[in-house]
Amino acid sequence: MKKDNVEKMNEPSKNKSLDPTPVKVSVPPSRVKIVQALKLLIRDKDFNSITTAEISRVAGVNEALIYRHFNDKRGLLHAVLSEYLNEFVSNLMFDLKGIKGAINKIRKFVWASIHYYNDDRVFSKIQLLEVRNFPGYFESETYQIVKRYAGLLLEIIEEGITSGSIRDDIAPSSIRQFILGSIEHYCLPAIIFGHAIDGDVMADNLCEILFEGIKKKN
Amino acid sequence: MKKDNVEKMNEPSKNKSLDPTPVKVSVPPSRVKIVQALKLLIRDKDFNSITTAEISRVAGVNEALIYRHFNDKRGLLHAVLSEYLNEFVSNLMFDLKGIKGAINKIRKFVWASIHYYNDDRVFSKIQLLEVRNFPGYFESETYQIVKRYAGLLLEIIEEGITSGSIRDDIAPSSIRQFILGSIEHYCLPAIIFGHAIDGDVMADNLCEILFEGIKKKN
DNA sequence: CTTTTATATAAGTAATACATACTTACATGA
DNA sequence: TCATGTAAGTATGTATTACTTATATAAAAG
Repeated sequence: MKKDNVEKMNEPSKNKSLDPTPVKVSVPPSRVKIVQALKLLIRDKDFNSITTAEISRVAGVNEALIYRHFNDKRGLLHAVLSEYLNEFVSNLMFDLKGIKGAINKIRKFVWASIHYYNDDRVFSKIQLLEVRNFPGYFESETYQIVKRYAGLLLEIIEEGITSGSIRDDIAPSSIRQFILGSIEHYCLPAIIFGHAIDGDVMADNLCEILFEGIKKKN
Repeated sequence: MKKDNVEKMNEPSKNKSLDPTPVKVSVPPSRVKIVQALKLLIRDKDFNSITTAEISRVAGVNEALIYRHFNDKRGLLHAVLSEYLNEFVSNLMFDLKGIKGAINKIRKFVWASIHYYNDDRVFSKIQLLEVRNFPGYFESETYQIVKRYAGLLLEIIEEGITSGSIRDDIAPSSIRQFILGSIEHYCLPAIIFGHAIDGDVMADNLCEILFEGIKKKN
């Protein structure tokens, strides 16, 4: 009954005055341990092959806590993805602020997306390989963040059409799907086979094709 | 012990003389029943939520036969996908035969791919959503067929670069990823949300962007 | 007629995701 | 100082899962 009170003191109540948010909800240590355990495990295994017993063992917490904090195994996956997505989309929105012109904005959008996929393979694995097969995902909170991301691109395309820099004979949503698809497929082999890639070159290539097409110019 | 001998007679050994292939390996009726059961179930559920008990129940065969014929549950999925892929790639290779010029071939390639994804949603669901998350897939026989499909496109692109109809300042493999990605992402929303789409329009749009880019021409 | 081989089945098993009942820690307010 | 409410954590249990094994049958082969 007294051997475990050492571990409980490693997270003192220091989040009072220095926090940017005034009322910080204290996140339980077990919760962050579980999240980190999944992030670690998903590096080399697919989500389905990872067991809840394994997650709790690596996290060093009781298995039932997964269900306390995340309701079910899939909820944990979605929570992890949400974290990534929120950071990514927030940064992207900020990065786009100073840029003028739809074409330039799209270039930035492509560049940032490729780099984010490339820099964090755990994020890309979850986003591109592990959530879409589960129908419930598209009713989840997490998917709403993806819609914000896709909506961002759609607005830029519409702006470009209005200002005359983007062709108006193809539906904006089609152009968007086109761009999102090529971004993802550009990164996919590297993610699946664990290659290192040069995000700058990839973004340049992709934008070249996107803005000029693949036909040889005369 | 005698109530089930009725079902056993519904597949007589008629595949002897009329077959195009001289030596046709007789496929056991239970095998095709299992395949059909999975095809039926995967229409509304993700592969993971489908149980082997469910498959065998719908197929009307014993559960152990899944393992006799396909080794494991994933093997069944791969076998089903292989069937589709073989048919698709064979047809595609045939369809490309009469066409001259890399650009025209790519147009056909895009058109055929979109239509195949669109016409059989079971195939597209498996191919785009259910196999890639499993690492073992990329060592499977099934994936080799996909490589033939992707190799086909790569050859066309290289032919186009050699003949001067496709730009030579971007790696062929990059162009290929670009095209494959846009094809898939074009179809993805329809597959996920069950929309009906117009494959002709989609192929036209995609080729337009592909060959001319999204910038407005002056 | 016997042996072999492929097809089928019933009855398991270990492991899985998840549930339940319970305890401990801690904050708040009288 | 005590009572109360709430969140964090745990031990143990359970139905279901993918997969296995031993055995039966029926047709083909010898």
